[in-house]
Amino acid sequence: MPELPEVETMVRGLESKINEGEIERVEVIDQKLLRNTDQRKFQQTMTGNKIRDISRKGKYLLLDLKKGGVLAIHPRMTGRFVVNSYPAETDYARLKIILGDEGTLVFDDMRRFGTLDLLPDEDSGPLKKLGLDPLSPDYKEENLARVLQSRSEIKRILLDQKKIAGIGNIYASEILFRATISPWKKGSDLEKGKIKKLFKAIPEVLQEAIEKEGTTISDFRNPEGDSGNFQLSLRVYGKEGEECPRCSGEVQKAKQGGRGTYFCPSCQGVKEEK
DNA sequence: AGTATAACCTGTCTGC
DNA sequence: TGCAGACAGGTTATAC
Repeated sequence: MPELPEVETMVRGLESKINEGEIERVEVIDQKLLRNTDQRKFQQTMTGNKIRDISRKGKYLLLDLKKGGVLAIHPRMTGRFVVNSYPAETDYARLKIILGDEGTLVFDDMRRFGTLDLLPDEDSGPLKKLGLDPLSPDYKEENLARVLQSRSEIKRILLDQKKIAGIGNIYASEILFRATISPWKKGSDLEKGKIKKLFKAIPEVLQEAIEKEGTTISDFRNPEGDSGNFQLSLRVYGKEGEECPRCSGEVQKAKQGGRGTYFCPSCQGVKEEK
């Protein structure tokens, strides 16, 4: 579920609710969550520690621990954080971090795809494989142009976290619509002008979605339990059969890499029936 | 090298 | 109403 804007919304929500309180204890409800981490070591590291900082890298949410170490949590499809929840709000709790006075931080994840890694720092483990962050100072047109040098279809490149970190299936379609590029165009076939449009469209779409506090199709909630609002601004994702907001053509849906891709054939220059 | 498919899970929706 | 099958915001392994 969560892509970059949703994870960023989660980070901001947690920042406003979590101070630097001491972790009393942690409850691991779903053992599978710790598949990459030793249970004992996890308990020892967490107990008595403090959350110094909350941040994001790609789609990972990072809890920086005061006594060293970083918890890197990837929410995958249905992972989310809830603070001081009522039991009904966390039917699928996999981990509870009990912070005493500040309450309890719950990681809730219906489909149980989410992952947790206890890492020495923010440049190790799965984090070091992440590509360009579209909202970081490293995001420059020349860097984007470099990762686009591939025979892969552009939508696949946008979804490849090793190339660009944070874009998922909703925003990939929205970005390509905004940049008027066919999802099936090969990266290395993109003209200079299209690269420029794409370079602009990526952070614009993501930033607007952050301002609307993410997209809620069905599951996504911020740590207070609220839905996002960007679903009201989607222009092609989930709009199959509707009129294109730009050219009055018809939005279509097709499969690409086993996933739904939404596009306007006439303004994005998609020729064949996909 | 690039693409397709299945797998990991649980829930929801659609069509017969 | 029931039930099988498809599908869902993500990622990874394996097979052409």
